[in-house]
Amino acid sequence: MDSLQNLKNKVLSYTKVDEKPLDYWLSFYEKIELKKGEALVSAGQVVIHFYYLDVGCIYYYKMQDGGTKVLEFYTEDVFFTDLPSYVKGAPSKYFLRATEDTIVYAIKKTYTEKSYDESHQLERFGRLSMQEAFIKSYSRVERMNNRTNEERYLRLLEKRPGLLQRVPQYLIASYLGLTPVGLSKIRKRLMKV
Amino acid sequence: MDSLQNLKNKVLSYTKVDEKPLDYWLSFYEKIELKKGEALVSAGQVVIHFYYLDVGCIYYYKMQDGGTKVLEFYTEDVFFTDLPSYVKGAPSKYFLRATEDTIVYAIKKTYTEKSYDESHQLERFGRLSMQEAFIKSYSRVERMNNRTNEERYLRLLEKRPGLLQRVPQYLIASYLGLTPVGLSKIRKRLMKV
DNA sequence: TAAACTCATTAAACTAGTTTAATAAAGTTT
DNA sequence: AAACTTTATTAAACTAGTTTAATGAGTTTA
Repeated sequence: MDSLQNLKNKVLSYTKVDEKPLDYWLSFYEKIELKKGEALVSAGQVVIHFYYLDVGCIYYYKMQDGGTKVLEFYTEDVFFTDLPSYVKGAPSKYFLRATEDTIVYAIKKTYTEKSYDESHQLERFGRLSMQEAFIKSYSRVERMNNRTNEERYLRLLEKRPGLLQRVPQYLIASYLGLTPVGLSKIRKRLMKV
Repeated sequence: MDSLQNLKNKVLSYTKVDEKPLDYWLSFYEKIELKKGEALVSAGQVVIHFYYLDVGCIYYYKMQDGGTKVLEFYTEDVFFTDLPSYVKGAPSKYFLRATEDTIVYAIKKTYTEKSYDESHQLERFGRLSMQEAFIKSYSRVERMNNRTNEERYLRLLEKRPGLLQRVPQYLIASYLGLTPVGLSKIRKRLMKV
């Protein structure tokens, strides 16, 4: 059962879940190891797993106008998937790709649904983790409208130290809604101060 | 029990909930009538209700740099609250204000928590509604990074027809992350085509 | 070791927004 | 109806980004 302990602790940080249903649910997880540059999900696939990132880094992006548009970076100790595809069972429009050697644990939707059916506590965990994800996403919407790109870049440096060391700058630029040239200009401006 | 039927139907559109726990939960709702321009929530208050908008329109905004920054417009048949304050029990940083005469139904957090404790089905409704809110918020994040303001304005017109008729244009501008002048320029540009 | 890539920076011309201020139009109040 | 207030447009000067293309610096591959 390997390093599911991290995952187990993560669940328990949201709400109390009894040992039995939690271990039952955890028993369905499978370990996936990705090499740097490898894709976990590609556009066109139907996503039927929910993932937990244990070690490494994965970026969530789409291809648009011939370029990659990054939506998110997932690093240690987070849950993620392509939710639109996972929920609707429709082909994904996105990619999930490792920026470095990465270990994730994956569980099939059917097993999670079964576990939620059988455990009210696990269902609550599901609700609370979604709630947290929604609040984070919404605060990002707010910042995108009301902060300058420079402020958002500085905040990223502060909130996710080390990310710029792990991930190429042009992906950071895309995440911030900028071109590589635009981000480079901002960095230059900040140097001078 | 008035027009709780709309609210009831809304819940049932997410998942099956037995009559008994659902009616129990609905029994705690209180009707609130707001006049145009009236605030439902003001910054500094701790938000202890979850709301359902039955009739009218409410905008969710914050004061920043001396101006109003609009995050969202809530119209008929949606759930809403200031979630950060509601979840943490901390003073709100936001306002919720009616742009026209509005009717909302409100339920106290303690009653929802009690109902969720007693009904796994209601807890599931809570999870699924949060999931939906998250997906919507995330697709907005994506559009903010990858679409022009002109595209986002046109999409708003298409997705929420009538909103521009109900709400002053400078609030729409703020919602789109623009100044009133900027939005006016975009509209002028679109006229010419 | 050299060749080939990948990635970040720079420059130059351009564009879509900003700010400030003035004007016009519409809605409210007296 | 007149006066006042609120909202939308326009203009002019400005700014923070864009695009395209060239250069440089590290990495990886042969």
